[in-house]
Amino acid sequence: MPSPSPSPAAPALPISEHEDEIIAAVEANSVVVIIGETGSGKSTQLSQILHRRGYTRRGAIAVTQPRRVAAVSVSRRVAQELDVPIGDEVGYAIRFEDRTSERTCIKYLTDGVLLRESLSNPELKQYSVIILDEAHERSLNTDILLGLMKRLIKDRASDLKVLITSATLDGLKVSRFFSGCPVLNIPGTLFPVEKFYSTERPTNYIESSLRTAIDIHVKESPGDILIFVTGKDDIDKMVSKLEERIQNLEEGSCMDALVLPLHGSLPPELQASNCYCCIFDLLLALFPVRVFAPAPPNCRRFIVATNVAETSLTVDGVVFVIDCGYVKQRQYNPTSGMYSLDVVQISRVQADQRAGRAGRTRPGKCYRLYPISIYEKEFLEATIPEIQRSSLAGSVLYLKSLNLPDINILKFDFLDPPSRESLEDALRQLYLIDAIDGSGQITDVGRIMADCEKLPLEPSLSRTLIEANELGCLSQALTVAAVLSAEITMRSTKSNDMEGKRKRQELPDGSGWGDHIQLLQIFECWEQTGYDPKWCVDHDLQVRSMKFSKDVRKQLSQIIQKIAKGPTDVNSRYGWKSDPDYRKLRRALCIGYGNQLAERMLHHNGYHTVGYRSQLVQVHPSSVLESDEYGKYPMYVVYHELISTTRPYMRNICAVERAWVEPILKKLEKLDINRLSGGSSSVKDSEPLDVEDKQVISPEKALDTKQSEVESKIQAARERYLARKGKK
DNA sequence: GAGCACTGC
Repeated sequence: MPSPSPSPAAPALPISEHEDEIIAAVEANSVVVIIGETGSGKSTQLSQILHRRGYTRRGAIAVTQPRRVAAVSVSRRVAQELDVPIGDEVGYAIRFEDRTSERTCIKYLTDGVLLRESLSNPELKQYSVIILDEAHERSLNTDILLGLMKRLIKDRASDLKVLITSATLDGLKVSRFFSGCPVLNIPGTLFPVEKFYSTERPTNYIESSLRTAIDIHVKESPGDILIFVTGKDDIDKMVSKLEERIQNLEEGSCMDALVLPLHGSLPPELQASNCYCCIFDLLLALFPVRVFAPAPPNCRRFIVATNVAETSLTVDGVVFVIDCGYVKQRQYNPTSGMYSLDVVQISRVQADQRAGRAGRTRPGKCYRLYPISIYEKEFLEATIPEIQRSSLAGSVLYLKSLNLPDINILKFDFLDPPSRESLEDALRQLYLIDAIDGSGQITDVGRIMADCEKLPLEPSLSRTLIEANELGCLSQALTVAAVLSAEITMRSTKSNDMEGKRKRQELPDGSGWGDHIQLLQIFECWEQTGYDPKWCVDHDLQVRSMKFSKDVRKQLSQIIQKIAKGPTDVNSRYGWKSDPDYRKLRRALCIGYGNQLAERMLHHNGYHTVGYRSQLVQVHPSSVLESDEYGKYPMYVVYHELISTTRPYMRNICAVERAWVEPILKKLEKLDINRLSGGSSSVKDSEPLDVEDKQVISPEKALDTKQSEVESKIQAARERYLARKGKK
């Protein structure tokens, strides 16, 4: 038996003093909002309180978490406090892992898992209480759950309790959303953090952070410094400059220093010491994920981090925080169908969250590299919720597949509704991949897809799998879907890394058909080695993401075998022997990605996207798509995503054929957004979709490319083509 | 010929 826990002393938690108040509110209301700051104990105690008071007699308590590690570590903690083995009365369910049993009455799960559960059981009858924890993070899934809960409490008014708990969520707003439900405030255990503001925005925030950090190091008492920057490049720059400046300090003038980078793509073994994958301090003693040796005594750590350190990872020992006031954020533009990754100002909630990182162990200090006027007047109150920054095709299909009565997607009750453009964009996408018909009704294919939505995939890929099953290339399509989900990446991407470049050149090249085919070939090669991690390293591939894609593939195979009516072949390998040009697979991809189709320009290698508001885009330079003997790319391609960086690019591309594209073009002509959204009653909203809409900007202008440049590019592509042929 | 914040099913 493991030694007993270092006596967590639950009574010391602020929430215990409010037990009667909480129970009274829950007794009298279907929905209660609980605002509890860090360290209030809400995540571990609320479920236990309700359990003690008999709420588990008629069903289990579900507690959602936005992150897997949180679901696991919090449930372990609760099991320990109740002195039961995990998986019995207390359990957790996350993707790939279900540690629950029939006896489980307190169940921690990720919000995504609860959404999946409600597909097979829309009323969620197994639960008497549903607690949405950390709702202030406003993940896409939490927001959908909030809308579903609002519907559910009407149907189950007598036997369901919903608790919405968070650190800083605007309680009044949520209360209004749930027709004036009560809001309880539970204090936290954070220490005060003193805030200092700059008089103006620095022109160079790296330099400014650097100076502040050195200043703290020289003048302040011991305590680690956490520096928030926006990305990996800035982290690397900061780390090397910090080391250099610390070296230059007079010897013996201050304590030793250790500079550590911290961002999401670091391999776990390199992450900063004493980083804990837990959400609050009680857990720290129990589940440390210690990666470095702890800092030696009389040594100050400088942790240069992205916003992983804001919520996902807690660094112990931080007393000083330096906050540049920016964050890198991915956003989706529903009108162009394009993603971009932009550096934007953080919100006040985020700024306070960052500051709070300094006050976990003792009173701290936060240096904000912006004036207080910017904090007060320019920063948004809260971060724009994910639902307003993402493509909603998957979520809309999910809601349609719930078969809820009287559901009108455009009028679904969201806490913060996504824009009309965004919902219409989702409907258009679903129409183009045959999930809904011209009047917005779910189709036969859509019904199968609704089933397939049990597959954790975006709609394009579920549609591809259905088609692949028909065409007899399911096994290959499963691999492609799995590998794309894992976003396998090269380990080093620096262009000056000759070693990495050489390794990558030894990888299969998609036989010229594009990136989906290459990914398939890479996975099949790895499979042939018996999933040898060394093979990944030898070919500059991240072992972690390769293993993840293997897990995903296994999961997808299991699910599809359960839901498919006819026979499925998930394991046939090396389909290229019978289909050397991957025609079946590419055809399935063409149908699945009918909403992400592009047509090449006649005279150069630029493409325009096919569909609503056509965009001018280019093949991403990392693509292995091959041009023909004249240096031209294929006339039609489908792409996995559009990403706007220095230019608008298509990423992950597959060559398709004209004959396969025709039906999609025909569908486009018939598309009428008013019918799709079921809004035929309103004349005012009608804005007929014309094919003319597509011609927005002239190709040459948009691509900003002179004719001569185009010619030289084609010439270069042609030379590469000939060189490749020569090599073969 | 470019570059990738963070989650999750």
